[in-house]
Amino acid sequence: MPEGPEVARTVRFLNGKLDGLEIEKASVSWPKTIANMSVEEFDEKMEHQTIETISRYGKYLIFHLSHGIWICHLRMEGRFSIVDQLPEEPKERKHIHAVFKLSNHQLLCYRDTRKFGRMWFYDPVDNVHDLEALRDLGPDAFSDEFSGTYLHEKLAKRKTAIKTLLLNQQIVAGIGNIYADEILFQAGVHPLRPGQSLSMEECEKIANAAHEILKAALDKGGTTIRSFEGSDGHPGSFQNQLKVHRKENKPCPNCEQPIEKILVNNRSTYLCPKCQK
DNA sequence: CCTTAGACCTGGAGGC
DNA sequence: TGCCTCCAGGTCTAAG
Repeated sequence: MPEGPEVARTVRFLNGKLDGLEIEKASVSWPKTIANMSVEEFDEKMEHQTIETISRYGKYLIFHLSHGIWICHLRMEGRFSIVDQLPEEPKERKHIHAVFKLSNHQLLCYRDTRKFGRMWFYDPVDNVHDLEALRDLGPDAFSDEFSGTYLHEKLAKRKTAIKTLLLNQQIVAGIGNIYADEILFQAGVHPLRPGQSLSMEECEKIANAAHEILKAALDKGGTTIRSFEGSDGHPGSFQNQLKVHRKENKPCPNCEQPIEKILVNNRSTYLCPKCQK
């Protein structure tokens, strides 16, 4: 589901609602959700933790707790909501795989239709980037560290398609399938170009496009194509600004050429064959 | 190292 | 209505 902007929006919302609250009880019902220990151990570790603040790196949510670190990756469909009580209808309840009872008597619910999302608990550390869940990530796509110079150096020996490389979280963290298409369109770079074939100038265009598009998407509350909505229950609206993603056969906003759909590394990829060289 | 296919999951959409 | 196939904001693994 979410890429950097959607996760950033989730963090923004949760921070205002959860900081300072204690988790009185945790109950995870889909064991695979917890990536680095048993659910029993996780539930116990989470109990009586106070949520100090929530941050984000790439597509990961980082809950800074009074006695530990809780990390979540929503993958395709994970989402959080805060409710006064669990829904009555079984259909609504079916996809809630974790419930956290809060000290203000509300419930933090985690739902995840496809059950791909993952969570980690760690005891306190000095630097969260030493943690196994985060340590291999590249610079965050929103950051200045993700620059043309950085990208150019990183792509130097890579023959892999640039689209695939932008989706590689070890190179840059926070870009997913939708924004990769939009970024490459804005930069005028064909998604199949081998990484090592990109000039410094093209790398700069890509980094600049990434910064602009991700920020614009965050300002619009993210992209809602199918399942994503913020924890406040409202959809984002950046889908209305998409220029190529899921626009197969629609005219290119620059040149009217029909947008093409191809597969790159088994992911649907949309591009303008005339504007992207 | 690189690429590719398959796995993990479920449900919505479209074809017949 | 029902059945079937394909598809989905992600990532990991095995195999060639």
